[in-house]
Amino acid sequence: MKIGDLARRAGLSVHTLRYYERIGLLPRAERDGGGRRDYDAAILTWIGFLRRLKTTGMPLREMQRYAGLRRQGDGTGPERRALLEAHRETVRAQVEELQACLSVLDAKIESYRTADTAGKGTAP
Amino acid sequence: MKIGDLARRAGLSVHTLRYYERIGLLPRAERDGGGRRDYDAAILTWIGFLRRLKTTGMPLREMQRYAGLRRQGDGTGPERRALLEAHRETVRAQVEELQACLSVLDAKIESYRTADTAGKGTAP
DNA sequence: CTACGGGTTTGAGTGCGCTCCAGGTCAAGC
DNA sequence: GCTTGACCTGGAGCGCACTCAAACCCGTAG
Repeated sequence: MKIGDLARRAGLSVHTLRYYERIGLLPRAERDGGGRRDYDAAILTWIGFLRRLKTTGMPLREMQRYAGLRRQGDGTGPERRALLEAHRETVRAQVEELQACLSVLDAKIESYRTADTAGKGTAP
Repeated sequence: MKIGDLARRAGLSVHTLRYYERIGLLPRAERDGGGRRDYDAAILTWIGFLRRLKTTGMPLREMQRYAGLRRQGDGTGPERRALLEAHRETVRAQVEELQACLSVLDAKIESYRTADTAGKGTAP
């Protein structure tokens, strides 16, 4: 698979794919005769996982660390696991905070709703 | 209240407070004789709300829009409400996505756990 | 009186995560 | 043979949200 195809399938730009390779998030792709990257479809799984990490707010630095451990092989399992467990906790906290914010939003919207049906504005 | 006190109470830096005033997120604070900002404690409520918006991923641009509407007074209630309702939907989607990511993380961690108790590494 | 710990402004600098550009190579189609 | 389009590299540039620097002004304590 060429980088353009991968970009389409992964939902990232070719720029981003090359950038991720540069910084070590993606393994250096094999090249064809003309020096062009030629990807195995399996890379999509890894990219999908990276996306989960990014979605959950993990900075690239930490993804680099994880990717580095992964490159170093099986022995690093416990370390990778610890990294993910720590991250899981931050994501849990994040979800809780968002839910609290949602309640506040709901209340605020409700206050606009009642101010709307009644006559006068009340909410800040 | 002076800007330093407010910064401590609001959990923002004085730099950030001045920056927020510059870009219109905070109303221009009243000044004392020496030209220094002198805040009313009520501003904390507004800052708290801004923080909720920021926590939930609203870009400053949109907060500026909301703050602008607020400055324009009661007539803008419906518009502000619409803005918040739209934002609420994005936050809901965000929470759902995070929860999906959490399941993936859980699964991944579990796979490391079993690979840990068993002999050989399995997980990517 | 002077030193100090705040405060003021404008404008520049920072870190992150891309995003794009210049200048080039290569393979396929007309 | 020539054009087109996708790809290559190294490095510059961008948008966001701060963050800090320089040069200055106050008010109070010692």
